Amino acid sequence: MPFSVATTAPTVAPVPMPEAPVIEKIAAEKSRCSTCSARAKGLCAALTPEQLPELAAASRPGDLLSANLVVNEGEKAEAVFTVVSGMLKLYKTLPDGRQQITGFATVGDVIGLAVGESYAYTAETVTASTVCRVSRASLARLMERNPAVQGRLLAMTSVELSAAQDQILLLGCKTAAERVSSFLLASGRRSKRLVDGKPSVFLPMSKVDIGAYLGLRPETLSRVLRKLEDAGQITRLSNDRIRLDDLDGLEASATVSA
Amino acid sequence: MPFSVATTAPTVAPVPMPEAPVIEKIAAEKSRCSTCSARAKGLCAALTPEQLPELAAASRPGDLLSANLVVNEGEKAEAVFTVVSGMLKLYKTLPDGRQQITGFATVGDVIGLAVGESYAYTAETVTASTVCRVSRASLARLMERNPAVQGRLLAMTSVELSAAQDQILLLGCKTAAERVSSFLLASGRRSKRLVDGKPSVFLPMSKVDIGAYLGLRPETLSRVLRKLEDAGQITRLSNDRIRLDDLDGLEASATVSA
DNA sequence: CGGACGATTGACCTGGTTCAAAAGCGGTGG
DNA sequence: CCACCGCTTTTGAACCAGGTCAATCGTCCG
Repeated sequence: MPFSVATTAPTVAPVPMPEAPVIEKIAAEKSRCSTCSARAKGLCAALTPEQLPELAAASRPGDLLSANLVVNEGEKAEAVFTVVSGMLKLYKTLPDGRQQITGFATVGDVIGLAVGESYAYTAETVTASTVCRVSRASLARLMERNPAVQGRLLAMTSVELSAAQDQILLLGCKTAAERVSSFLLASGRRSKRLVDGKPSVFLPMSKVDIGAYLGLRPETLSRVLRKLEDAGQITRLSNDRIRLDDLDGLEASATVSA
Repeated sequence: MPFSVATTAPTVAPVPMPEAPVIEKIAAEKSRCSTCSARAKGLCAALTPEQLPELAAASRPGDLLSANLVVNEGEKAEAVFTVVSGMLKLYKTLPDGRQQITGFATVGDVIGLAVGESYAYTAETVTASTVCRVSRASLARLMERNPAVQGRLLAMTSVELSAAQDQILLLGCKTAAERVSSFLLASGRRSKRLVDGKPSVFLPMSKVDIGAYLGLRPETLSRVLRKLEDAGQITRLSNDRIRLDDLDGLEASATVSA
């Protein structure tokens, strides 16, 4: 059982029992989605305010600590999950244990969309996270009742496909330095947090994980980061935050063999 | 203009002009899709027989020799194409000329689905091919009028995404021998043609292309094929056909480091 | 304070690339 | 029909980017 609900979450409110706290709970439950941090993202963005109660009824949020599995490669795909907060890594495992991280998921991303019967990858929390569960059946019902959801799903899948193809390009062609620079720039494009007027990226995952994403050993990653730092292109502010000091320089390292 | 129509293909049949040959042409035009070799595949499979005339009106087939571009990375995405026959390679190019093939497309595959404004990759014929053009606007109209098309598109994109993630695993983790074996097995799973009772695969693309797909130089590919042949796992029947003699052996080479 | 684990650095090794050359193998024209 | 030409494929030998192994250094936590 890779998923557990640690917060308030009555499965189905019993019909009688008209006590004040319960009513409040139900009301809070109904409006939950409207104040969710993923409200404007992912699948939820496809729904109008009026449809939110329906979504709230179909979904169930849950909190997880780090290093917890949300979906497991090969297991029967019974639900999808929207990331509400935190970060997860998605990876595939070879029989002998080698792992390849295919992506990281953050708020708004949907996890566990499966082509066939079972999940194609494992999703594990990198930091403490909140994910919102929607059963496949509910999703199907939601889609059927609201075509915009299907459209949104198609758009999201297409974006993911495009990202996957970029990653194929990275893994198939690029050198270690190019991979790391590309990764930093792509991360920087997403997180807009500035430090001293320069963009910076938050990397809560371990260096091993970043390496497993870029097809590199952590040692190699470490060496490349050192070179980039020595070249004045980045500054390591802490173990999990890097400031990008020279975007043009990084851009150059990202494609031209240097 | 990367696309040209080499066969019979009146753009829009003029309204008057009731002459016998023209009428025949229009009739043939209307039923074109029903006898198409891609009829049961790709997007076309989502349509009922009654809807085929609409599809025929919206689409335009064209023949191409090998080494022709169908869509070009970065160009404005104005249409999608269904492969009717032949084979194409899809690739991305780095500024310095390095190319990574992200996939090969055969009958039924749809090419040119774009996330944003422009194509994300280049599609070039590997063999003489026939592709069927549908403008983005027509596709949108088709989708809107028939929700099944959108569902089909989602399913196809999901399958492609899954394949892309498998390729990421291959490029990120596997050794040269593992990549080649995996590729042969995957190809064998598709083409069911037997030679002497053993499965065989048809590989019309050049060794350079196969290498560019697997993240290997052609020299490396050649060496690995030699080893597989010496190990009795494959036989090279001709330059473009390989017989798979030992599926179990290949399966072993595909994952266990050997 | 001690122990454990992740990150870093150094030294060495190797799988795959690179460079160079030979061998196939269509295609073309005499 | 065969000789020639240009291209892809194959093979050989040397090289190198990144992997591997091992030691050290932080840093967090009990």
